[in-house]
Amino acid sequence: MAYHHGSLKEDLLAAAARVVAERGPSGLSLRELARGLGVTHTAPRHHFGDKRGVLTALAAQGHRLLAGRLGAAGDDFLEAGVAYVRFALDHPGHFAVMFRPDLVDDGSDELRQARSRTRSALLRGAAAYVGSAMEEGGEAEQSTADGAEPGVAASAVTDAGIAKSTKAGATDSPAELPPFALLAWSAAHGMASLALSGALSAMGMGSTPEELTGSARAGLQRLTPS
Amino acid sequence: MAYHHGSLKEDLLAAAARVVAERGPSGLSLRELARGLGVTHTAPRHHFGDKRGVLTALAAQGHRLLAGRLGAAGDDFLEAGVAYVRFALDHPGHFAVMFRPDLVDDGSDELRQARSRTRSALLRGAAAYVGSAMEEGGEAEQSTADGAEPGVAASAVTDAGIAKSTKAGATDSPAELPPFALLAWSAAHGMASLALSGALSAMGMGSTPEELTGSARAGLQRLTPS
DNA sequence: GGACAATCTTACCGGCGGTAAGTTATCACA
DNA sequence: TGTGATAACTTACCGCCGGTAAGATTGTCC
Repeated sequence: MAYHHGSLKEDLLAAAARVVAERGPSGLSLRELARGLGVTHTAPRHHFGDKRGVLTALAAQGHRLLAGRLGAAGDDFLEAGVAYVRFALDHPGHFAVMFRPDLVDDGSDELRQARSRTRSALLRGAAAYVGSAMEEGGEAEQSTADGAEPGVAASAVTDAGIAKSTKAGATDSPAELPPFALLAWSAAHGMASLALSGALSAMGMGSTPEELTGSARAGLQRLTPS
Repeated sequence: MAYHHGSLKEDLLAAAARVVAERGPSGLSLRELARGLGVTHTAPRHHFGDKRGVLTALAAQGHRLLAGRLGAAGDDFLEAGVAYVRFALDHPGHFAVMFRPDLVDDGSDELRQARSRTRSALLRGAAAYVGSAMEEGGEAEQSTADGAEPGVAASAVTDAGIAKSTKAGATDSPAELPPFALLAWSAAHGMASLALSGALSAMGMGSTPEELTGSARAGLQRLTPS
């Protein structure tokens, strides 16, 4: 048993993902995590600072993974939605923190960059669907490895060049999803959330991956022009 | 300062709703709650058992409120969706626990009954939208007061009589929302969740009540047959 | 006025997140 | 080769939390 663990950071993150998937972000105990890896409870501090830091890293990792999947769906709006739901079911631990700014260090550069990728992928899908999407130039990206699952090209989406039409010349004019696209994102997000939280089961509705992706496909189809 | 507080249970619930709205379910401290009301930290135990009990009561109260609002929307599918989002924005503390079976005592009769009302309201909306919805007979209701906000008739929805078409004669055959209705529910739920968690702002998208209800209306419209 | 139940208190436990200060291994560089 | 800076981890401590056990106070009902 070496004094240096060797891959503590990665192991902590992986263990955290597992625990969060099972018991939620609030069920995560840094001490328990550390115990499980045979180190004392202050060891994680060196790598992540505090609990918030662990969740932040988890969220960032999740965004890189999700962006990769959405990118793989290309311009197929419907498949992107299905991929979103599938991702949530495949990586519930990551998903549980990715859209929870309250649990996370919003100032983290790593997170901001990773989140920007997801954002671009979402906007790209919407832009491909209709011709009328807007886009900003902000938040430069940086391909820092570790993202993208095997078999999924990172495909750093270059999201420049789409019409930008914000009134006042504010520095960070937020791009807007057209309402239907926001609804589609919401639908995928809500379906995944309801399923993962067990709410669907509690309401007496089926929530197997097959049923869900099926419903997502069938429902999103309705948002697609004939 | 009387030995008996008088309305400790109600006050605890109200305070809990406030705290959960601000800091989430995991940010709720029974001790802090008790301190705020001038009682010791074991006083809540008598009324709610434990923290889970408080959240359970909160969820049940929320379901009664939501069912009331959905009922007020009547058979208007679109307005029910908008009402769902509005409810979440109006009662973020309740909403945060209502669809989180992991945080709650699922065996609670009060919760089961209250949740059944929401479920009926959702199914009713879907059934009204198309003629092809299914319904079960389970979970009797009981109008135990405290629900329904001022100005909203409780309207204990009698949800019998719709076609029931489940194969095996299992005792509790779950009714299914048609896929598009599940998607619509998911959309309303997802939009509310994303907005409340701050994810929309974090993604650089607007999330004022007006923008949200507007997007919900515009998006749901697309799910409505011309 | 006396039994009884409801309500609230004091006292205690282990676990958690977090901080401060010290120890040990590794690595860059003379 | 060795030595000094630095990264990685430990020990010791703090206050807060949720939860339990046992006791005190109050209201109710006969």
